[in-house]
Amino acid sequence: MATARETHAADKRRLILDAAVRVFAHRGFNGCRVSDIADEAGVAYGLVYHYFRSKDEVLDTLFLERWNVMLDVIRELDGRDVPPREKLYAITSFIVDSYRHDPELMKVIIVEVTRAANSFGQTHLDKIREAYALIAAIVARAQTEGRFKDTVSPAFAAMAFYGAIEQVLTGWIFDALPVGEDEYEQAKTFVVETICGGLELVSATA
Amino acid sequence: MATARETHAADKRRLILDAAVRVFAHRGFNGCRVSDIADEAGVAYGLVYHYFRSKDEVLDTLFLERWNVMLDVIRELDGRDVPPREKLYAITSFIVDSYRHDPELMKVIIVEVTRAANSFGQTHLDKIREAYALIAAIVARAQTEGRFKDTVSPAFAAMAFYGAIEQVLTGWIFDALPVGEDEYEQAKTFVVETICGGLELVSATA
DNA sequence: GCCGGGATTGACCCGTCAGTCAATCGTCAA
DNA sequence: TTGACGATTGACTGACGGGTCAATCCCGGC
Repeated sequence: MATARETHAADKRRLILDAAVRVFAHRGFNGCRVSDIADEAGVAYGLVYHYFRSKDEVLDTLFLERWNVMLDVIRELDGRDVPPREKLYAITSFIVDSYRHDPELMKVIIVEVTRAANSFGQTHLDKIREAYALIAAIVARAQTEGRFKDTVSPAFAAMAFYGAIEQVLTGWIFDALPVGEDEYEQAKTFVVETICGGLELVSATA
Repeated sequence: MATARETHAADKRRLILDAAVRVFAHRGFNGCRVSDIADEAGVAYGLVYHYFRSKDEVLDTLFLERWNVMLDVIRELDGRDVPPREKLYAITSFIVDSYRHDPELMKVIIVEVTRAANSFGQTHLDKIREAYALIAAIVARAQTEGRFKDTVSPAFAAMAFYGAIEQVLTGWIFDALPVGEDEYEQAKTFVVETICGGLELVSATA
């Protein structure tokens, strides 16, 4: 049973994480100070270090929290008996909805983590690769079942698929694409249509 | 007429730029010191500031040098009277060959500029958007000519296309995809096949 | 009421670096 | 040969910011 104290502590931790999202999104991981996060959270500087070992660990936590949810979603989808195109649509939908729900968090994950992967070591990289592998597995299965062309390696297909989604988000983040409810839904069908139209057997669409 | 002195000066400037590529690629823009660049170039610390106003300007220069070449290539292609698919293939080919020729430079451009909204993306957003716009124009023309489906907005198509390429490069950069001459050529045809297979009218491939 | 310990505070320490600058070197033109 | 000027050097400075820590607060149990 969580005491009021424990609940309160968890709240403070969350408060800091949420503040960090806003600060990282706005000024960038390297462009902000830990004191910015503390100020944004309305909390003393030192408290950040009570809950996290370092500034890096704050970013780590944000990334892992969200990425693990996505991995779970993809894994769950993988098990289902639905057409591959639907699986890819569901993944796209999840990512786009994640953006719709919390654009700042997605901005941080897309913009800061890739660069962090460079310096932070392999932890993130393995997690990211795991997502690619899961998508590749979906493609590979689709090929075995004769639903997708087998002339492209699943690994490449996974990159193209994920890259298309991520670039659309990047477009929204950097104002290179119009933003809005309609655009979000349109983007989902469009990405899947583009990628699958190229991956599926021609006879399937003809 | 360039004197020996002027040539020498130009060489030193290049020396610093090339060294910066290696250092940025290896430790990241934020993770390295200006002295690292000077050391790598075998040059005194202060000389970097003789040729560049700031650390930022070194990265700016590297990015603009390469990006402008790419914009020129795309513009030149746009004018030619060849099928859209060939145009997209040529763009893909240019980018992949850029990576083949200087993977470290491409890593720096992708990791430190293209994906860095807050720091450098902001400065170069217009340049980056210009590339998207040029690609979108190619798609739009293809739609007008009845070669591509007109059910997807050219802007989205441009993002998906560029995103697929960039993600493949990212895969090479972070060892998520196998690297090699065969893979490079394979990647070109694959990206175009994937994207155009989805963008072209079904009747064109059926 | 009173104690133990986790939560919270924020001033401070200290390493790190971007950028400066005064001095020296090397080249060229007259 | 010489003087001017750009190229080159690297020690130095000043700001900045991550992380520490001793003090304080507050809750929950006894």
